[in-house]
Amino acid sequence: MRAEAAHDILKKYLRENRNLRSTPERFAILDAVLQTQGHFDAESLYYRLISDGVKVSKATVYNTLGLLLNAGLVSKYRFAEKTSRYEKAFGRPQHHHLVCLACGDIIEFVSDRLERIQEEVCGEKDFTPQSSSLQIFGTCARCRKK
Amino acid sequence: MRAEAAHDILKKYLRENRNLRSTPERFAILDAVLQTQGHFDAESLYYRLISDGVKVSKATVYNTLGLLLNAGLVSKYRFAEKTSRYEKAFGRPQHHHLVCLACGDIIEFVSDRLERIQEEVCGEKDFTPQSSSLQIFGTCARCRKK
DNA sequence: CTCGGTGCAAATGCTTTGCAATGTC
DNA sequence: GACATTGCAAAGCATTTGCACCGAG
Repeated sequence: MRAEAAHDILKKYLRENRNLRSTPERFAILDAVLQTQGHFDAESLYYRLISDGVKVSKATVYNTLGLLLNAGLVSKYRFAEKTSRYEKAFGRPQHHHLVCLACGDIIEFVSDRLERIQEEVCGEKDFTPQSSSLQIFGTCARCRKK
Repeated sequence: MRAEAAHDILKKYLRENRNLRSTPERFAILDAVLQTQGHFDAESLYYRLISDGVKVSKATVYNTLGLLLNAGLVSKYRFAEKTSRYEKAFGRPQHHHLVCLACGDIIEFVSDRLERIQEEVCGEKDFTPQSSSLQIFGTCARCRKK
């Protein structure tokens, strides 16, 4: 996944939603997101930007994450905690999560059959899906053995 | 679903977790939960209790909802909003949600095959499931036609 | 030059907490 | 009696907002 391609998607999104402007902050935040692995929250992303010498405010981070969400470049989740968690969505397959309630660890999985069931349900209910999130809460192998 | 049966489950839960006491507030809150249909949030449950003449504080409502969650008598969800939503879990089948991002409406659905896929995934990953929540976000038929 | 965007700090709103009084066991 | 639970109000905390300045188009 090249940063340029993601930049183009954001530019296109901004262009198509007239009056949205291309600012250096927005692209700096996008770059920081692209460097992440796994999940992150707004606060830690903010601190990473600051420590990398990028001058942004928390307000702009929250704002821009919302923008990236609409542009389809990040996904947003709420697991058990009060903090919202994000992850880059660009170039990653649709996937779901096993959340360990003991250690907080998150295991990802992909299932074609799950995707198919979702399509069927949406068809039956005449619902147009945009995104989805299956979270299975429980205990991971390591914690169970403790 | 009889209130008594739910009371018994709560009593059993309290008994099995030593030092937890049976208080009138806890049972009053459980009764209020049993009277709900669909989803509710802590605040609205609190106001309903108050207007029914039950003397409780918000703190106790939040506290007790946590207890009922652990006892398996309610489920807790976080959809798109910042407020947590609950629903009674007693005597209801496991089900999932289509969340309309336009009107906030929530459509429930049940799928045996989905349950089976979850079991399979948990087996593969050596994960012990406790609860799960599939949310499909999108647009409902009514909003799409507007 | 026009407005949308930014940074700050203050505001918001859900949820939790501290503490004295209360009631269960 | 001991100590878990309650009620109240205050504290917490993630997120949003108001507003003056800044800068993209």
